[in-house]
Amino acid sequence: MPVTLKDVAVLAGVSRSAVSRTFTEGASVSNKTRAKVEKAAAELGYFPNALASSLTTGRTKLIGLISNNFHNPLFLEIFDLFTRGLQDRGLRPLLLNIAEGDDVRASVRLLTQYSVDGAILASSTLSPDFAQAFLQSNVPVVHSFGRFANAPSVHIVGIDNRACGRMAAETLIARGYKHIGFMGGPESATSTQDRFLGVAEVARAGQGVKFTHSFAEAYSFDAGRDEMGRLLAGQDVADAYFCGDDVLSIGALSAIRTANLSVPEDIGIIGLNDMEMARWENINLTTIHQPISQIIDSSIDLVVSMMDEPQRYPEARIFPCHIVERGTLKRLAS
Amino acid sequence: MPVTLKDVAVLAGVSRSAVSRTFTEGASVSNKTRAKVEKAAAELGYFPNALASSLTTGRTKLIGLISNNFHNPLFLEIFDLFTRGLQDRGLRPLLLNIAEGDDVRASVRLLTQYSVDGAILASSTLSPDFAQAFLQSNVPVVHSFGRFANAPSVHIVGIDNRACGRMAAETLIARGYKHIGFMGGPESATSTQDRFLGVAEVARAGQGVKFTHSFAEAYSFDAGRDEMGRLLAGQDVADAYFCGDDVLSIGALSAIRTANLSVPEDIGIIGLNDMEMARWENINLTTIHQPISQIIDSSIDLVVSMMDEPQRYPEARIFPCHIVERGTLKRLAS
DNA sequence: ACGCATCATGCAACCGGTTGCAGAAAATTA
DNA sequence: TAATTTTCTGCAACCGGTTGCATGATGCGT
Repeated sequence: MPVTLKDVAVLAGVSRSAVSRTFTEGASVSNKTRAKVEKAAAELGYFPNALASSLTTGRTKLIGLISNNFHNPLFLEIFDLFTRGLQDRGLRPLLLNIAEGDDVRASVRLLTQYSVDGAILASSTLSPDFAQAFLQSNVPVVHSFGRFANAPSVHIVGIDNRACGRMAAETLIARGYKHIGFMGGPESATSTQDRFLGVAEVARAGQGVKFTHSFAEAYSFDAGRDEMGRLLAGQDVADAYFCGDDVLSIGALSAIRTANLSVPEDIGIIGLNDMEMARWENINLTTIHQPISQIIDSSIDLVVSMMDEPQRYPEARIFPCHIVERGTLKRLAS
Repeated sequence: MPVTLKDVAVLAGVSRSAVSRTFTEGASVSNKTRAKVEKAAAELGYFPNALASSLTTGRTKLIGLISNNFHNPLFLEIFDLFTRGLQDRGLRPLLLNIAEGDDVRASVRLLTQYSVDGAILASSTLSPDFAQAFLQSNVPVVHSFGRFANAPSVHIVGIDNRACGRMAAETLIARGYKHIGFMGGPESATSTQDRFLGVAEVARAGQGVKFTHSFAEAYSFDAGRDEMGRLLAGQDVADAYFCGDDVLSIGALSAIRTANLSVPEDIGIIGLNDMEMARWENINLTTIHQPISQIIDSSIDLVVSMMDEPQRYPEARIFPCHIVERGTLKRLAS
């Protein structure tokens, strides 16, 4: 049913090669035949089949976009940027939604079966096994929002979570908070672990500063609300919390308001990500900005350059974060 | 580099056909050769190339998932359900992010170049031209969250927006509101138009009921907040508003609280969708539940059955909605 | 107008699979 | 055991393109 190369060749009265070449950048065709072919193609509504050509060229322009994070509104922003960024470069995102406990090998198999030109892991909570598995099957892979390491075995683009933890602790101490708490995301996530290390390092070194911590079950509103509810019901409530991320923070804020406490008077909250919702007036969250747009652009550029240079030496691209001042932390006493 | 059918055939000492057949459901192969092939395949780590086989079978198992809605958190839930639903049925979502003013034909071309087996339009704000364009190029297409019509030319799965509008108005009238307002989404969206027709119909027929309306620029928090800000600054504020959707409602709530008015005492709000955020305690939005999970399941089933039956007569699958009572509307005076 | 370099074109093989067909092997029946 | 049916198997053509190579056409210089 669909119109093929051959149909165009027949109508234009040229060989199939001629048709192929007029649709191939930089191939040698005379203006005369090109015109004939283009006329015939337009008449028939022909466009080359990307999959068929991939067979010989080895390029599908398909990029696997893999995530397990479909409950954090931040990821809608992330998917938006990724899909637009890929499309702008003529690439197509093949989306893979990984659920808890999914087999790593099955995912890799799936993407290799569709011969994707590359894969992007968009998650800070995905097991490092995933990246390793892709690496072993020679699919160019970059792990966006992955763990910063001095000697990464796979390309990483993201932030220094540990530095963010330190920044959060320093900020809280500077504001005069004496008992600072870390309410992390899932303990198994490397991002959580690193953020914890960062806050703990600074908070424990602080003069007359007390430090406590706990972990929520996921990076989600419900998990944040539940964990903060538990904390508030306990004995040892902190003056201010660094929450694992913004959506956790928003859950925590909900629990705090439900308990009839006020923010930032009774309890201060600082989040991480600076997602769109953080600036909604009824949330107005003080948070650490993560430059997702740069991270995503850089990830795409990296995966593109790996397509031409598969053995490229793995690098970690780390972007700086900064505090965004809003309403959930006491002001600097100055 | 990647291992092919031929490699397996050589190692197993059989013909390429034999290998192909062992990987084809229901093909005729003896247990003996199947065993030989499977052993060789396992040894080499072989899996058939889905794209190459699509060339002869005409099936790619690729489904275009098309949306223009990457700023409404509801769509993260929607993408989650779509991707999981497709994956469960062995299909792969090829995501297409349509921006304002993008060329319809370019989108169609893109998906036909990748010979997708079908396409799902997930949006209530996409121009109907899109569906028409897919239809004309013989790609099975279903429009999820599309406009209900008695004689649709393309498959529609969604809700009866007009009925929802009526339901909202009836609810507001029953609660004793005397001036009811409709704060719609973008006026160009068919969903907005229909919701408007519904509320207007009932509200204008109400005894002693006043009805006013206006439209926000988009289905987004900012648009809702801005539009409600404008309304509150004007002369003719309603007692209760039916907002175009939940995220608009949340924006509106923000504006109302900023103006130091209280909900539901000063102003009532009812949304539409029942997105996850609507049940967050600090939002607690009374809203009309749209059964997205059923809509999505049904959409996928429909596109799958169209793959086998391309000329299937277009149908509209409409799912009922219901009110979810939370905290942004006065209770029934009973 | 002639010789030569350059460009354009078609042929045919190939990418990684699938499948109709005919003959071989195995299973069934008598 | 022979005849007959059924199940397997390999060959070769095909899906929709691309590309190296040899040949033919064109343009250039003189």
